[in-house]
Amino acid sequence: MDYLKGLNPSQQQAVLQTEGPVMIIAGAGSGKTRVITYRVAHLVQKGVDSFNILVLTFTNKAAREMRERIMHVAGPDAKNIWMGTFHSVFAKILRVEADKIGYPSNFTIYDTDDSKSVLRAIIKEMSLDDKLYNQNFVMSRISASKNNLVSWQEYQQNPDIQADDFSSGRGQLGKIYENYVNRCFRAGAMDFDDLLYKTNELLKTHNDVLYKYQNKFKYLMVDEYQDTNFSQYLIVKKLASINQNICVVGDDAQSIYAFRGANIQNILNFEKDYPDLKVFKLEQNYRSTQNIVNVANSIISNNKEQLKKNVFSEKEAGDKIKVMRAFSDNEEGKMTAEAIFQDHANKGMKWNDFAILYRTNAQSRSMEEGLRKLNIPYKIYGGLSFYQRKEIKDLISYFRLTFNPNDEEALKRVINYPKRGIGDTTVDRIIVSAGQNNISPWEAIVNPTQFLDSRTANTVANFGMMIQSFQVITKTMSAYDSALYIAQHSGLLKDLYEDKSVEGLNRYENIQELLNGIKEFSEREDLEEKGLDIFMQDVALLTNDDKDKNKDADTVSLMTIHSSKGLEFPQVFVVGLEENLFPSQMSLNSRTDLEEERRLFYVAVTRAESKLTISYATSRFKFGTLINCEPSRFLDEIDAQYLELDFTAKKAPAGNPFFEDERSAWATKDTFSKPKAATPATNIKTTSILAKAHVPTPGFAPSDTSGLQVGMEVEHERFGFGKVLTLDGNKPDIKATIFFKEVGQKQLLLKFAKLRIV
DNA sequence: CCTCGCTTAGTTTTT
DNA sequence: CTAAGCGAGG
Repeated sequence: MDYLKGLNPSQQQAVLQTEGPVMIIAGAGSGKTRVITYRVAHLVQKGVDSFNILVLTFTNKAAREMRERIMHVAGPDAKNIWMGTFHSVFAKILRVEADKIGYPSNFTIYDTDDSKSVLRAIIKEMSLDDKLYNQNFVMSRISASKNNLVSWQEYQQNPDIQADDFSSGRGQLGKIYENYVNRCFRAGAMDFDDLLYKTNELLKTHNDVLYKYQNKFKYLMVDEYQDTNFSQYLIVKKLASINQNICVVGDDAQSIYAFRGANIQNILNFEKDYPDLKVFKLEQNYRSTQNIVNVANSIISNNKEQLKKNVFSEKEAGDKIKVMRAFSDNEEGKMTAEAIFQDHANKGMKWNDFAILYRTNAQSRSMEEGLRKLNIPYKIYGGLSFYQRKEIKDLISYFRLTFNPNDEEALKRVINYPKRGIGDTTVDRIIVSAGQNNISPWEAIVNPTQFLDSRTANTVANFGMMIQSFQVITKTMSAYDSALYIAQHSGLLKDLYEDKSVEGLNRYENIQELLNGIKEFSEREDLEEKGLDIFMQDVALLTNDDKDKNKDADTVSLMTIHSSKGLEFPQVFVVGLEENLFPSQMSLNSRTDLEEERRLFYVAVTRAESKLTISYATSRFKFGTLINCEPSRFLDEIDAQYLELDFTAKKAPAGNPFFEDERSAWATKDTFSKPKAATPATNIKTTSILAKAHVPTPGFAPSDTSGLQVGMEVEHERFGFGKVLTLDGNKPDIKATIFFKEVGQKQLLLKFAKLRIV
């Protein structure tokens, strides 16, 4: 019981209360992971069979780290604990019980791209307007329905939903939903939401199965409970209903996944489901300085809906929170990089003491640029997953098709890649005739003569035979040998090898990397079965961080705030605090959405241990055009006593139309800090934004160009200085060819161009 | 059937 | 600006 000594009283109580329903409200940095770890370890040491414990998390990473820590405390017994994400745990169960709900146990898991592709095909087949029935919109609609356990039948029968759809002119949504479900079923595929939806279905329709798992999982723990949706909520509730040994851990202030169906009410109402619930609050923050905790509190206090708690820190007050202003996104990146560079040099900090957090992935670019210029090593987390890259998905689609030939999305992906002369027309014909004859596309492919002319039929049959040969070899060969065989014999490896462009090389390397990963899997000693089919079972649920080679490399971390949840860093930079970016434009319509953004900001701020820097830019590129930005309302919400404004950013040069309307409300706060005087334009280093957009000389005004002559020097608002090479055409359509120093030769119509004769 | 070039939409976050 | 989808010509 030594491990209890390192815990404070409320942490200890939470660990020791192993029986009955328990809710742990864990403020940011309050040692939540420690409590879960010790609680599970405690269960094991008390003699609970580790096979009877289920721990659910939201990321694979969290699960893996927790398992390691638990093994550390509780010993090797802990390896039998069921621990994983909701999706992976229930996918595993669904594979075992698949036949009970009419699925093959080797069902494919469709990722979001696959699902959207199915929807696109359906919308097209139904000849619906793809703007009205935007695939993202339809997808989120279906997803929301599934997450709330609304079947397509209920969807079509529910008068409110129908009224809603019809009034917006989208009366076909129910039908799309129906087609989508049937299509996935036919393909032997489940999407992410199905993994939860079908689990509910299974537990609802098969009492014996429910009973089996209720008895298996005598102790349940759910991490990040505030992020569960209704579907997840119900699974947990059902599983726990006999033994009632359910412990949920969460922080309502950190609920940031409502956009994908998470229901904050699950935690707010937990008490109603379990009247004899024991609640423990962990309020002492061990992570951050008082200033950081206070700022976080002042942010979250603007939210109406929350459980009461009083998060405090007993660490030193610490530095004030620094606020930086930049005049462009690139300048923001540069300032951030410089700040990191200086503290690295002067305070002897390591690169991995720093993290840069942003709202959207797109913001990483300007940060990267800034870091690269100073040769600061960095690593971007998240973003496009390794498994979402085209070449990886291509190869994996071959695997998928091998094990589940009904997988239509995999089929469409690889039937003509590499090119083998089976075009869209043929594919359409196969799918349509298969539908008409009530057989699967795969059956049509194996026996194509009755649907296609003899030449195409032959090509298609060859493709079918190739896949069949894959099916044979995977039965005997190891995962790695099978994978390599398929990569070679499908022609994919050759196709990539022949592409000698930089990207092609990259793609080839990625395939190598995937193959190496499979090789490692083949050589694992803790697994009994390690065929390629086993490897494939949860590949759809893997994310980037599952394959990190040099984890402890000393690099600055860049990631979205969402993916930073659960992490901590000595120094954190939260960038892009601007209206319409953070809070996001999408969130401005409703209070609940805005409150979620605010919780997101709270999460960002509470990642910092000792120093926090917040920044915003007054202009930034969006869709290739420069837009003006206003500082975020969240900045105004912070109690100013904790802030230190550092506006050393060089002000934009006077007369620049892009930067003129710098804003007001925030600018007034300048009074309690002394912003440095605006630096003259000549001191501005050429950043890429300035290289792209010329800064006109102060007082720029277009001249009357009626007397313009070849050879004259002119200035253009955006293109800069140039020399007139030719003048063609007649008034008023005179066209001038001008060579600009910065951007090269351009042709301009004089009646439109704003030129100043120098 | 394939390739190229044009148009268009999109940036909120992820299992 | 970029990626993806779509249509026309080869």
